[in-house]
Amino acid sequence: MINFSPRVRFAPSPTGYLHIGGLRTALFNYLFAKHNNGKIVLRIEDTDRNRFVEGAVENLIEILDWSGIYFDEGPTQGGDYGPYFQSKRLELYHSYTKKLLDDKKAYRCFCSPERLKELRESQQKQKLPQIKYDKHCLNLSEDEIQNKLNNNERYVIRLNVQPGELVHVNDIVRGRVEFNTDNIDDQILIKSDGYPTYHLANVVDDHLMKITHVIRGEEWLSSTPKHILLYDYLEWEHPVFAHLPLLLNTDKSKLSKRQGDVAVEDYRDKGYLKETLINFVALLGWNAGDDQEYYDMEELIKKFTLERVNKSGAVFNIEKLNWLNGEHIRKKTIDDLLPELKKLLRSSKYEELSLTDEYLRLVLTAMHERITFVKDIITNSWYFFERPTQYDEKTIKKRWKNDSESLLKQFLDSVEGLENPTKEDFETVLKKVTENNNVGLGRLIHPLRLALSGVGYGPGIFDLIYILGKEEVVERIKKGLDILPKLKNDIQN
RNA sequence: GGCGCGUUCGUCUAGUGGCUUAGGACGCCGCCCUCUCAAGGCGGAGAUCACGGGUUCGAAUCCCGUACGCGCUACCA
Repeated sequence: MINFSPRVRFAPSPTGYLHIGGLRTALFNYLFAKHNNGKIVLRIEDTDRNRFVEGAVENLIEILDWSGIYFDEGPTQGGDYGPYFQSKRLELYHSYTKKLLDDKKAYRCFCSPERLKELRESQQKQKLPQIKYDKHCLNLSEDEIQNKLNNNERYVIRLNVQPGELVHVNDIVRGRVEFNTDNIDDQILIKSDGYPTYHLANVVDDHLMKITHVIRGEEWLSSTPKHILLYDYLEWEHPVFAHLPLLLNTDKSKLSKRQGDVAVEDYRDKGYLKETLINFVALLGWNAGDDQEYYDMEELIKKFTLERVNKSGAVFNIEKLNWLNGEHIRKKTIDDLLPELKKLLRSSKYEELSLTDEYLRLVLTAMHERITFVKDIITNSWYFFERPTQYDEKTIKKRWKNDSESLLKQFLDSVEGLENPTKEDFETVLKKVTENNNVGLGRLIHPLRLALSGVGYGPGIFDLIYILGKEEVVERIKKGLDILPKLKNDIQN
């Protein structure tokens, strides 16, 4: 535990969805803040007007909220350091740019995109070690600048990086990382549309919002020296940095849209629990040092420290994610799962069915240990919602014997004589039939399951019978008796 | 190309100089449980700790080099 109250931020740009890597970054910020009794702020980095996406911010906030990552300050809850949209903080950036300009730490650049492009290409052709701006506009005289300004020429503002110096970052996860300013370009701070670039905005905001720890993805490590320079030129103390390892595709490249789902909402829509996603993503790049794999948010908060974050990238492995979802589903109660099942049923082909909560609870209880997703109940145990219309061939072949028809008939007769049977009544009757015929239980159970469900797998037979109920069981046996002997015959010929 | 970061079973990882014949998890295989399928339990295969040099009595662990991978290299974030 650090001995002061830290302030961290999650600063996504509203691209339309929350990237799973973004969720991990948000989570690590959240865990760090909560573990240390600090505050976490949500700040929207919407400085790229070309990338404006309608509704993106609302969607971002909604999915973050769904995930269980709650912010102390941000667009919805407000706070003392707002506004929390960078697009609403333009004057702030300009006032600090003015100071930079006055101190000659930044300068106006009137170069056209065309000249920049040519410059880059010629540097490339000359095989220069690094490609960067040639400080051409730094040599403009005051008069020239004034002239261009009066002519309303478009310009950007660049950071005036002093070459030949060493800048270092003390990164919590990577240790000391050094950079030579010879390799650092005169970064554009203000674009010609008057909006700041990420580099300027994030430094100004982090300072003004009193951010103590910048926890972000490794893709930012290379531009951190620019940020350090900015803090130095503005004479501000810099925050502590922690660059998180990247989340990777199976081919080890940065997790991207092209190779599968990357949006948190994709996973949510597929039926992953938020608990699963949080648990899984926490273990990608972090480990408490023990063998624990199952976590809830509370435990994560208790155990999380930045010092135990790994350095190397982690492949996002769906197999393990699936297993974890099963684990979290098994930890849920039936009543936790019920609303989700009802929701899924409403949007399935069984939407017209009027099923009681009591019935669904029984189904849920029977299937609880057998599913990875709640939706598996509908896809794997559809026989709870409709009579079998076809019967699995392999199971018929394996389970339908010469005496199956006779045994099933006897069972049917006995069941029809039962009044308000309990699960035990069914069991007694079934045992009686097998005893009378001097055969093992399985001899009747398997054909019965086939008749009731059409498949060879599923919950215990007595649960199945009990859930379906006497009337339905009778109907299904009759139907099975009608069809199964014929099917068996067809298969054999 | 330049700069930076990384490299332990297929994957996620434990390991911070002797406790390691490198431990766990997912997945895979087998056995047990059992009316089936799961769940659960037990066991197995699977890593010359990227490679090469050092340092040390002793290295996955420290140092150097090489290779490979990845990231950044935009008036994107």
